[in-house]
Amino acid sequence: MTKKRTIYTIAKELNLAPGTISKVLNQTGNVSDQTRARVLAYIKEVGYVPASSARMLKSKRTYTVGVVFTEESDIGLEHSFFSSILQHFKTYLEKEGYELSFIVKKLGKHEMSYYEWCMNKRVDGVYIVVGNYSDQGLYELVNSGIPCVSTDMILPGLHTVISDNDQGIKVTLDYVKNITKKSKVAMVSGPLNSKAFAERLIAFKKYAEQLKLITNESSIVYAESFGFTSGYNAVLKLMKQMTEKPEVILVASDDIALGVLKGLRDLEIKVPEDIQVIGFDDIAFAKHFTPSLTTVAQDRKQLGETAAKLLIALMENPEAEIDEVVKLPVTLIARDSTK
Amino acid sequence: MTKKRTIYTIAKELNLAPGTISKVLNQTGNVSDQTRARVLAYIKEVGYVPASSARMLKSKRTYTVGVVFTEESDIGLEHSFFSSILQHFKTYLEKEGYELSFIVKKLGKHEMSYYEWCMNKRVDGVYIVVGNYSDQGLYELVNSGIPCVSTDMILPGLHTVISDNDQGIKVTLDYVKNITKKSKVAMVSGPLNSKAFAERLIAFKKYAEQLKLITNESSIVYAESFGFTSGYNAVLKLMKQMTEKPEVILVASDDIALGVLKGLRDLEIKVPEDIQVIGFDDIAFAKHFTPSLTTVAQDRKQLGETAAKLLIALMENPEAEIDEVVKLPVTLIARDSTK
DNA sequence: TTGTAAGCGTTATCAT
DNA sequence: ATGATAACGCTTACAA
Repeated sequence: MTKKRTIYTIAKELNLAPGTISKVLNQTGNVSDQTRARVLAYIKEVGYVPASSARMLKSKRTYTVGVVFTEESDIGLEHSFFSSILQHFKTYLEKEGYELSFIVKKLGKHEMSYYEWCMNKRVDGVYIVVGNYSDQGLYELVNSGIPCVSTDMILPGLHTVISDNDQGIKVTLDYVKNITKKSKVAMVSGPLNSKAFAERLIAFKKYAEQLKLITNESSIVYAESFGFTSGYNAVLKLMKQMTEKPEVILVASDDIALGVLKGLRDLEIKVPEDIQVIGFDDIAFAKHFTPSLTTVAQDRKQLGETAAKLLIALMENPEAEIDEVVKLPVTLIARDSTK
Repeated sequence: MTKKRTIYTIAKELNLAPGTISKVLNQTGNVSDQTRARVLAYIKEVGYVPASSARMLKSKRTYTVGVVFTEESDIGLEHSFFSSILQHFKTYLEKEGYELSFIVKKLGKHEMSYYEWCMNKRVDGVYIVVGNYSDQGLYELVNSGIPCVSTDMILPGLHTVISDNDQGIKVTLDYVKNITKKSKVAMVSGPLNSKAFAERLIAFKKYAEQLKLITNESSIVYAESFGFTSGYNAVLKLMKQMTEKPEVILVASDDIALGVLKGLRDLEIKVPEDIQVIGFDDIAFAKHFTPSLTTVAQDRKQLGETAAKLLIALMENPEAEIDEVVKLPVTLIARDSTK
């Protein structure tokens, strides 16, 4: 372990003043090209790195953004869709020199709220990947004045980047009507405390009516959660409660849709011959499943990067006038679960 | 935005000295129960939180651990197996009051090595979730004296928690021989720059011979990468190059194995009737696929938590005598891809 | 039991 | 162009 260096020891070793070292480090103030070069070379040689805690203490900017990743039923990082968005967000932000830090409820000995944690860490901004409307702490955070961006929930004062769910469902139902030429549709929705699921359901009702597709009270069923198993259970329930079987089932997310596919298989209903299935998200596995899943692709890279750009804009200029909700277009990808 | 508070302003507002505030915050030194209570109550009321940068600057401990998550082909957080381990690691560490921070190559304006980054952030330790033997920066880091733990690679000086791959393959081949009563085996390995894949391959060769199972030079094939597609391609190649078809195929990981399953399906080879398939890892999807996949389950929770415990031990006492490699037992889970 | 004051390693504002 | 020096907000002896 080499000896510890500070701008002080460096200055001494170079016969300069600490301030001068700082100046070349920050490319600020006036330093002669000669000394600058000398300092830079020396720093590189001895592998000196400034202590960020001191820098933060002094300069107020931490170049750190807090991440809220609410862990519904402990899926957390394993949830492929959100992990993927987070990954893109992270990549972009790091390229810009920022750093991510997961917001935790406990630091050292103390329990604390999101807001307290953010004050403590002096984060420059917050990214809410997945949030929960029943989480009071989120409201406090969003209203605190700390720049916040989300890719999941919509709240007054919160900037959100989200896929255009309405358009996604519209495209899907147009496809059902005009390409597959079917009319009896049903939907497996997800839990409505997710904004995205709620929007998709509303759009479903709206466009099903507009396009004069055939539905009734029994053609909507709710998955209990986000995963495969809840989709499996939901479709069993759906098929039991519908006297007249649907020709097409829309499913609120791919994770759930894959469970639906499995459920139908176990019921010995052939997809797409007997019933067609359409998901939402285009997770990696959608194209690998058998049958491969027709789905509405969300542009996860775009979502993550747009969120990152927006947050950076907000952090660098908190007064910036930016639309609160940015909607990104989606694309229907036809695969084997429809025809 | 409420006014900014420091132990100074708090002290003034309470007619006490800053040092006293600090003492109650750190439950150190002598403070009368009365003042302690008064301070605590006040702090809670106004929502004061100490600035961690100042605390770090002074006290040398940051309660932060750096995470190296090498992103092979950009899968990163989407790779379910490692994400899951990381998730458990994270949960445990946070419960203990530590915080995670992804190690990035660039901070602010400067490019830097892992080691520089760690010095800069003054992390207390490092967790290498996924590493790469060709990554020189890792060696520098491991030899720097900073406590390091990995769940993937084995290096002198690096503490590693890893599944017992040898045992996993042994159990599997015992099962093949004694339960399924087959003898012609083949293996789809992963890229050998992953230590785990290398160990599994060696064990395969060892036990196949020991148990007198039938193999030859053409019965081993290498997937190019970690994913579904590389498994698909690999099995196509395997079936082409083997004149006498195998009865059982061992696959180095589930991600790859699911591609193998799909490949066999496209070749119109029935699983498990014609060929049986066994994976490794037990990822979430293994049981949902059709046919569901027989696999060697790694205890990801155990892996993550053990790594966390080990790292904490190391950070709190860098001189601790701890075994460099901890091997965790694995379990074979029989499903529909074998019988 | 409580208060005082010297750092910790920077940055930024002055002088020089 | 360079050098002193005062913050930044905390911890920790040590003094009162």
